[in-house]
Amino acid sequence: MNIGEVAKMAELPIKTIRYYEEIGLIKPKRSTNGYRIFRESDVHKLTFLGRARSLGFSIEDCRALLQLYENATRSSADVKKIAQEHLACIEAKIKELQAMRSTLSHLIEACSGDDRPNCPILSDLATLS
Amino acid sequence: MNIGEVAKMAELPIKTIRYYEEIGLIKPKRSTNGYRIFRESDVHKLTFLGRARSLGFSIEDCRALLQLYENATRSSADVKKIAQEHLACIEAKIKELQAMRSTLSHLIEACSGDDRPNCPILSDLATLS
DNA sequence: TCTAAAGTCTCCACCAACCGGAGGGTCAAG
DNA sequence: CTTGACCCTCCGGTTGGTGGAGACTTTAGA
Repeated sequence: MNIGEVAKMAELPIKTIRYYEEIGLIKPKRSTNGYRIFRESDVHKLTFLGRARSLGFSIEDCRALLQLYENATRSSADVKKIAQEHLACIEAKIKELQAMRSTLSHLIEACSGDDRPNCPILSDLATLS
Repeated sequence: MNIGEVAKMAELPIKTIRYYEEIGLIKPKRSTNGYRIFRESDVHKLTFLGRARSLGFSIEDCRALLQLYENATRSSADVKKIAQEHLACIEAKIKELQAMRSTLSHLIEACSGDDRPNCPILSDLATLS
Protein backbone atom coordinates (compact mmCIF):
# COMPACT_ATOMS: atom_id res chain seq x y z
CA MET A 1 0.00 0.00 0.00
CA ASN A 2 1.06 3.58 -0.65
CA ILE A 3 0.94 6.29 1.94
CA GLY A 4 -2.30 7.87 0.71
CA GLU A 5 -4.29 4.70 1.08
CA VAL A 6 -2.81 4.03 4.51
CA ALA A 7 -3.60 7.57 5.59
CA LYS A 8 -7.27 6.96 4.80
CA MET A 9 -7.34 3.63 6.57
CA ALA A 10 -5.60 4.84 9.71
CA GLU A 11 -7.35 8.21 9.57
CA LEU A 12 -4.09 10.09 9.90
CA PRO A 13 -2.60 12.90 7.80
CA ILE A 14 0.09 11.83 5.36
CA LYS A 15 2.49 14.28 6.97
CA THR A 16 1.99 12.66 10.32
CA ILE A 17 2.75 9.22 8.95
CA ARG A 18 5.97 10.44 7.40
CA TYR A 19 6.82 12.07 10.70
CA TYR A 20 6.19 8.83 12.58
CA GLU A 21 8.58 7.09 10.26
CA GLU A 22 11.16 9.81 10.77
CA ILE A 23 11.09 9.35 14.53
CA GLY A 24 11.21 5.58 14.21
CA LEU A 25 7.70 4.58 15.25
CA ILE A 26 7.14 2.70 12.01
CA LYS A 27 9.57 1.37 9.45
CA PRO A 28 7.84 0.91 6.10
CA LYS A 29 9.83 -0.62 3.24
CA ARG A 30 10.60 1.31 0.08
CA SER A 31 9.71 0.52 -3.49
CA THR A 32 12.32 0.99 -6.24
CA ASN A 33 10.75 4.34 -7.09
CA GLY A 34 11.31 5.53 -3.53
CA TYR A 35 7.67 5.29 -2.49
CA ARG A 36 6.97 3.92 0.98
CA ILE A 37 5.29 0.51 1.01
CA PHE A 38 3.11 -0.26 4.01
CA ARG A 39 2.01 -3.67 5.22
CA GLU A 40 -1.09 -4.53 7.21
CA SER A 41 0.98 -4.47 10.38
CA ASP A 42 1.99 -0.88 9.68
CA VAL A 43 -1.64 0.09 9.35
CA HIS A 44 -2.35 -1.58 12.67
CA LYS A 45 0.47 0.31 14.31
CA LEU A 46 -0.66 3.61 12.84
CA THR A 47 -4.20 2.99 13.98
CA PHE A 48 -2.87 2.20 17.41
CA LEU A 49 -0.81 5.40 17.43
CA GLY A 50 -3.71 7.52 16.30
CA ARG A 51 -5.92 6.18 19.03
CA ALA A 52 -3.26 6.53 21.70
CA ARG A 53 -2.52 10.10 20.64
CA SER A 54 -6.23 10.92 20.71
CA LEU A 55 -6.23 9.80 24.33
CA GLY A 56 -3.47 12.30 24.94
CA PHE A 57 -0.52 9.95 25.33
CA SER A 58 2.78 11.59 24.45
CA ILE A 59 4.82 10.28 21.56
CA GLU A 60 7.25 8.69 23.99
CA ASP A 61 4.39 6.99 25.82
CA CYS A 62 3.15 5.81 22.45
CA ARG A 63 6.55 4.40 21.65
CA ALA A 64 6.54 2.44 24.89
CA LEU A 65 2.95 1.30 24.44
CA LEU A 66 3.68 0.20 20.91
CA GLN A 67 6.58 -1.92 22.10
CA LEU A 68 4.34 -3.56 24.69
CA TYR A 69 1.66 -4.03 22.04
CA GLU A 70 4.14 -5.92 19.91
CA ASN A 71 5.61 -7.90 22.75
CA ALA A 72 3.66 -11.12 23.34
CA THR A 73 5.35 -11.70 26.70
CA ARG A 74 4.47 -8.30 28.15
CA SER A 75 2.90 -7.78 31.55
CA SER A 76 -0.36 -5.89 31.59
CA ALA A 77 0.98 -4.20 34.71
CA ASP A 78 3.48 -2.28 32.57
CA VAL A 79 0.72 -1.01 30.34
CA LYS A 80 -1.46 -0.11 33.27
CA LYS A 81 1.33 1.86 34.89
CA ILE A 82 1.80 4.06 31.84
CA ALA A 83 -1.93 4.61 31.58
CA GLN A 84 -2.26 5.48 35.26
CA GLU A 85 0.54 8.00 35.12
CA HIS A 86 -1.02 9.58 32.07
CA LEU A 87 -4.39 9.67 33.79
CA ALA A 88 -2.82 11.51 36.69
CA CYS A 89 -1.42 14.10 34.26
CA ILE A 90 -4.82 14.52 32.69
CA GLU A 91 -6.46 15.00 36.05
CA ALA A 92 -3.88 17.59 37.02
CA LYS A 93 -4.52 19.48 33.80
CA ILE A 94 -8.25 19.36 34.37
CA LYS A 95 -7.81 20.82 37.85
CA GLU A 96 -5.59 23.57 36.49
CA LEU A 97 -8.08 24.46 33.78
CA GLN A 98 -10.98 24.38 36.20
CA ALA A 99 -9.15 26.84 38.42
CA MET A 100 -8.64 29.11 35.42
CA ARG A 101 -12.27 28.74 34.45
CA SER A 102 -13.41 29.61 37.94
CA THR A 103 -11.32 32.76 38.17
CA LEU A 104 -12.10 33.82 34.65
CA SER A 105 -15.83 33.32 34.85
CA HIS A 106 -16.01 35.33 38.06
CA LEU A 107 -14.12 38.15 36.43
CA ILE A 108 -16.32 38.04 33.37
CA GLU A 109 -19.43 38.17 35.49
CA ALA A 110 -18.10 41.21 37.31
CA CYS A 111 -17.36 43.05 34.08
CA SER A 112 -20.15 45.20 32.74
CA GLY A 113 -18.90 44.84 29.17
CA ASP A 114 -20.01 48.25 28.01
CA ASP A 115 -18.18 51.17 26.42
CA ARG A 116 -16.74 52.51 29.66
CA PRO A 117 -13.07 51.84 30.49
CA ASN A 118 -13.66 50.58 34.02
CA CYS A 119 -12.90 46.87 34.02
CA PRO A 120 -12.46 44.39 36.89
CA ILE A 121 -10.76 41.93 34.55
CA LEU A 122 -7.91 44.31 33.86
CA SER A 123 -7.78 45.34 37.51
CA ASP A 124 -7.33 41.73 38.52
CA LEU A 125 -4.67 41.08 35.92
CA ALA A 126 -2.69 44.03 37.20
CA THR A 127 -2.49 42.43 40.65
CA LEU A 128 0.16 39.94 41.67
CA SER A 129 -1.51 36.64 42.44
CA MET B 1 16.14 48.64 37.96
CA ASN B 2 18.13 45.80 36.43
CA ILE B 3 16.53 42.67 35.10
CA GLY B 4 17.30 40.50 38.12
CA GLU B 5 15.46 42.76 40.51
CA VAL B 6 12.51 43.07 38.16
CA ALA B 7 12.38 39.31 37.77
CA LYS B 8 11.95 38.94 41.52
CA MET B 9 9.31 41.63 41.70
CA ALA B 10 7.26 40.33 38.81
CA GLU B 11 7.93 36.70 39.75
CA LEU B 12 9.06 35.85 36.26
CA PRO B 13 12.25 34.16 35.01
CA ILE B 14 14.84 36.50 33.56
CA LYS B 15 14.77 34.59 30.30
CA THR B 16 11.06 35.16 30.00
CA ILE B 17 11.44 38.89 30.50
CA ARG B 18 14.07 39.07 27.78
CA TYR B 19 11.77 37.05 25.56
CA TYR B 20 8.90 39.44 26.20
CA GLU B 21 11.12 42.31 25.15
CA GLU B 22 12.15 40.41 22.03
CA ILE B 23 8.54 39.98 20.95
CA GLY B 24 7.76 43.60 21.75
CA LEU B 25 5.59 43.29 24.83
CA ILE B 26 7.84 45.57 26.83
CA LYS B 27 10.42 48.11 25.72
CA PRO B 28 12.89 48.79 28.53
CA LYS B 29 15.55 51.45 27.99
CA ARG B 30 19.23 50.61 27.92
CA SER B 31 22.04 51.85 30.09
CA THR B 32 25.39 52.83 28.53
CA ASN B 33 26.77 49.44 29.51
CA GLY B 34 24.02 47.71 27.56
CA TYR B 35 22.03 46.60 30.60
CA ARG B 36 18.27 46.90 30.39
CA ILE B 37 16.75 49.53 32.65
CA PHE B 38 13.20 48.94 33.82
CA ARG B 39 10.77 51.49 35.16
CA GLU B 40 7.87 50.93 37.52
CA SER B 41 5.54 50.80 34.55
CA ASP B 42 7.54 47.90 33.08
CA VAL B 43 7.19 45.99 36.33
CA HIS B 44 3.45 46.60 36.22
CA LYS B 45 3.26 45.31 32.68
CA LEU B 46 5.29 42.24 33.50
CA THR B 47 3.14 41.51 36.50
CA PHE B 48 0.12 41.89 34.30
CA LEU B 49 1.58 39.52 31.73
CA GLY B 50 2.49 36.92 34.32
CA ARG B 51 -1.01 36.94 35.73
CA ALA B 52 -2.66 36.81 32.30
CA ARG B 53 -0.41 33.93 31.22
CA SER B 54 -1.23 32.07 34.43
CA LEU B 55 -4.89 32.34 33.44
CA GLY B 56 -3.97 30.69 30.17
CA PHE B 57 -4.22 33.66 27.83
CA SER B 58 -2.07 33.30 24.75
CA ILE B 59 0.72 35.75 24.12
CA GLU B 60 -1.33 37.42 21.41
CA ASP B 61 -4.26 37.76 23.79
CA CYS B 62 -1.85 39.22 26.32
CA ARG B 63 -0.63 41.71 23.77
CA ALA B 64 -4.20 42.83 23.10
CA LEU B 65 -5.08 42.94 26.80
CA LEU B 66 -1.97 44.95 27.56
CA GLN B 67 -2.92 47.51 24.93
CA LEU B 68 -6.36 47.80 26.47
CA TYR B 69 -4.79 48.03 29.91
CA GLU B 70 -2.75 51.00 28.77
CA ASN B 71 -5.54 52.66 26.88
CA ALA B 72 -7.52 54.92 29.17
CA THR B 73 -10.34 55.24 26.63
CA ARG B 74 -10.90 51.50 26.19
CA SER B 75 -14.29 49.85 26.38
CA SER B 76 -14.62 47.12 28.96
CA ALA B 77 -16.64 45.27 26.30
CA ASP B 78 -13.45 44.67 24.33
CA VAL B 79 -11.76 43.16 27.34
CA LYS B 80 -14.76 41.04 28.16
CA LYS B 81 -14.91 39.70 24.64
CA ILE B 82 -11.33 38.44 24.75
CA ALA B 83 -11.93 36.89 28.15
CA GLN B 84 -15.13 35.19 27.03
CA GLU B 85 -13.50 33.69 23.98
CA HIS B 86 -10.67 32.41 26.09
CA LEU B 87 -13.11 30.98 28.60
CA ALA B 88 -14.81 29.10 25.78
CA CYS B 89 -11.43 27.62 24.76
CA ILE B 90 -10.77 26.56 28.32
CA GLU B 91 -14.16 24.93 28.60
CA ALA B 92 -13.59 23.06 25.35
CA LYS B 93 -10.26 21.81 26.62
CA ILE B 94 -11.80 20.70 29.87
CA LYS B 95 -14.44 18.73 27.99
CA GLU B 96 -11.81 17.11 25.83
CA LEU B 97 -9.72 16.14 28.83
CA GLN B 98 -12.75 14.83 30.68
CA ALA B 99 -13.57 12.59 27.74
CA MET B 100 -10.02 11.27 27.79
CA ARG B 101 -10.21 10.75 31.52
CA SER B 102 -13.45 8.87 31.21
CA THR B 103 -12.19 6.49 28.54
CA LEU B 104 -8.85 6.04 30.21
CA SER B 105 -10.18 5.35 33.66
CA HIS B 106 -12.57 2.74 32.34
CA LEU B 107 -9.74 1.02 30.52
CA ILE B 108 -7.54 1.12 33.59
CA GLU B 109 -10.29 -0.38 35.71
CA ALA B 110 -10.70 -3.20 33.24
CA CYS B 111 -6.99 -4.02 33.23
CA SER B 112 -5.88 -6.56 35.79
CA GLY B 113 -2.38 -5.09 35.92
CA ASP B 114 -0.60 -8.35 36.60
CA ASP B 115 2.21 -10.19 34.83
CA ARG B 116 0.03 -11.68 32.13
CA PRO B 117 0.04 -10.17 28.64
CA ASN B 118 -3.72 -9.91 28.26
CA CYS B 119 -4.62 -6.23 28.36
CA PRO B 120 -7.87 -4.42 27.53
CA ILE B 121 -6.01 -1.13 27.28
CA LEU B 122 -3.91 -2.35 24.38
CA SER B 123 -6.92 -4.04 22.82
CA ASP B 124 -8.78 -0.78 22.84
CA LEU B 125 -5.89 1.19 21.42
CA ALA B 126 -5.66 -1.25 18.54
CA THR B 127 -9.25 -0.44 17.56
CA LEU B 128 -10.22 2.45 15.31
CA SER B 129 -12.32 4.85 17.32
C1' DT C 1 44.34 47.22 44.20
C1' DC C 2 43.40 42.93 42.67
C1' DT C 3 40.50 39.13 42.26
C1' DA C 4 36.57 36.28 42.42
C1' DA C 5 31.77 35.95 42.25
C1' DA C 6 27.60 37.44 40.66
C1' DG C 7 25.09 39.75 37.28
C1' DT C 8 24.30 40.92 32.56
C1' DC C 9 24.70 40.70 27.50
C1' DT C 10 23.95 38.30 22.71
C1' DC C 11 23.39 34.43 19.95
C1' DC C 12 22.29 29.80 18.90
C1' DA C 13 20.05 25.54 19.63
C1' DC C 14 16.33 22.85 21.43
C1' DC C 15 11.56 21.03 23.23
C1' DA C 16 6.50 18.73 21.23
C1' DA C 17 4.14 17.23 17.47
C1' DC C 18 3.53 18.19 13.76
C1' DC C 19 1.91 21.53 9.21
C1' DG C 20 2.71 24.07 4.88
C1' DG C 21 5.04 24.84 0.83
C1' DA C 22 8.74 24.63 -2.74
C1' DG C 23 10.65 22.03 -6.19
C1' DG C 24 10.92 17.88 -8.33
C1' DG C 25 10.04 12.80 -9.74
C1' DT C 26 6.27 9.06 -10.89
C1' DC C 27 2.21 6.91 -12.41
C1' DA C 28 -2.39 6.05 -14.57
C1' DA C 29 -6.01 7.61 -17.68
C1' DG C 30 -7.73 9.62 -21.82
C1' DC D 1 1.54 12.65 -24.92
C1' DT D 2 -0.13 15.25 -21.70
C1' DT D 3 -2.58 16.22 -17.60
C1' DG D 4 -3.55 15.55 -13.00
C1' DA D 5 -3.08 12.98 -8.98
C1' DC D 6 0.38 10.96 -6.18
C1' DC D 7 4.70 10.68 -4.14
C1' DC D 8 9.42 12.28 -2.63
C1' DT D 9 12.83 15.34 0.25
C1' DC D 10 14.10 19.43 2.44
C1' DC D 11 13.34 23.66 4.83
C1' DG D 12 10.94 26.73 7.78
C1' DG D 13 7.37 27.87 10.97
C1' DT D 14 4.29 27.09 14.91
C1' DT D 15 3.92 28.28 20.88
C1' DG D 16 6.23 29.93 24.75
C1' DG D 17 9.73 29.75 26.26
C1' DT D 18 14.53 27.14 28.38
C1' DG D 19 19.51 26.00 28.40
C1' DG D 20 24.09 26.93 27.49
C1' DA D 21 28.37 29.16 25.47
C1' DG D 22 31.31 32.90 25.50
C1' DA D 23 32.10 37.52 26.69
C1' DC D 24 31.61 41.76 29.33
C1' DT D 25 30.50 44.59 33.78
C1' DT D 26 29.84 45.36 38.37
C1' DT D 27 30.42 44.60 43.17
C1' DA D 28 32.29 42.83 47.47
C1' DG D 29 36.03 41.24 50.05
C1' DA D 30 41.11 40.47 51.19
